Amino acid sequence: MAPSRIAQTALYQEVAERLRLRIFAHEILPGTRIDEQALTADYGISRTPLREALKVLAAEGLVTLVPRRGCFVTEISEQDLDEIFPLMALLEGRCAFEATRRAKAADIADIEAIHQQLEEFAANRQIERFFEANQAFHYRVQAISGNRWLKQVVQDLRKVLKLTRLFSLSAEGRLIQSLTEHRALLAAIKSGDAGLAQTVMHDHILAGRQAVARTHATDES
Amino acid sequence: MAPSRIAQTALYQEVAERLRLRIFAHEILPGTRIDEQALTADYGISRTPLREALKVLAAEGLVTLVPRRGCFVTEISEQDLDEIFPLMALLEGRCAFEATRRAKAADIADIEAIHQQLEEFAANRQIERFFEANQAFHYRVQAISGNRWLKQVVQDLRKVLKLTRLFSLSAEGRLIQSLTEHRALLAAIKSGDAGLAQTVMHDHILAGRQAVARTHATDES
DNA sequence: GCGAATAATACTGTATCCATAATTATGTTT
DNA sequence: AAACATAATTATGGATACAGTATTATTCGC
Repeated sequence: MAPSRIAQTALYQEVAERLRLRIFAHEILPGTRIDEQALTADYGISRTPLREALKVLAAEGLVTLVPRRGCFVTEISEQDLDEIFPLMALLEGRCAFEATRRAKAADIADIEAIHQQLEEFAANRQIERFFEANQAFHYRVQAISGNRWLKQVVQDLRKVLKLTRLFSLSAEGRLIQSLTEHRALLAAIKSGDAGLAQTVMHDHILAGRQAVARTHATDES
Repeated sequence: MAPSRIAQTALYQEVAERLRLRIFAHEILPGTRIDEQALTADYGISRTPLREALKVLAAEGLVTLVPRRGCFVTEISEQDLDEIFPLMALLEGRCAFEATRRAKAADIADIEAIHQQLEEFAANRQIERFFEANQAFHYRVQAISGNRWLKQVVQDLRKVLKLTRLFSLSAEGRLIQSLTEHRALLAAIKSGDAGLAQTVMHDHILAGRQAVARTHATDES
């Protein structure tokens, strides 16, 4: 059997991914209307795959489809943040709990390597890369937890959080604190204390909410 | 501002809903391929809105889109159930917790009325209606919890659970036990003991997993 | 001059059409 | 007779065309 290439991605998937990146990069701001015709001209495609891509993004909550009115990038309110962060704290706490119980030696080595990157990027004040390594760390913990559905839900919610411009901005002022929390998290996982890992992760996420709130206050003034 | 008719549903939404109902009714079994052309002929529509509807269902996890191969109703494995139920227990537990803290007198009256229906349908062995009232009860608790995102996540996961034929089958043998658990749940919420409500709901969901497992065992033999 | 109504324009929603890839059937060869 | 290869048919993916509605602009009336 020839190693058939596994599921060549369809055009609408590529378009969805490109739009995701543009939305996450805040190139298209929340509240903005997405002009189908303009995008088809921009990407050099027809409206069919674009519209299908928008349906996918709508299901993810990144855009809102208003019948006969068009497609708008979802706006996240302060209340949404107050609802999503505690939920994320609950879910990622569970991830940490399960990951701690299931982690093999190789898994520990993995997240330790990622944590080492965090230490370096923090020391060198490489905020962007720190942000990425941070995501990789959380992603890895979710994977180790071994619950596909838990991972999926967490990642979907994280996508929504990334809509907030303040979310990425807030990372900067929180670099040292975040690093400290990650040290405690890694220690908890390595010690095998699942309950502790859960608590540390939970509080780590909630601290993220506080940082966004502070950034918001600074931003407004 | 005239009371503009609020978002007349687009055709793809109606089609998505009709397909959802057919899938939940196990009229289209998991693993089955969905023939686009046959459905367009059946519904008397063109392929465009149907394809958009399928993208939506795919995002919900009800169907799986394989590029160049077609669309298949998602098959849920035993492992999926082992992953989803504990997650639901965690989330619905949180719903019960928050709902207990936030419930006003009118909310209590609401769920008490729904519970009363449960009692009646159980007494009359009206399984189908019991199943519906049960859903309404959980739905109401989620609404009272006041967290839109929590509610959304729980409802998305429940949709996936409804793919399982055993899920509805298992309800029958569990009628009495389920009713007993609901009595305890209602009592906990009315007493205002959020922690207790959380625990009771958590265990109630996990008991549902056990029932599915038992049904599965019976089904196999 | 301002407001309301009507017309024109533009964009969303749906249908049809074409191309490409996958599957199935038939024929040939071993 | 069975297996493999090739050809034909069918269905999916993408593009284009058409219809209906919403928005905006212009004109008419007050």
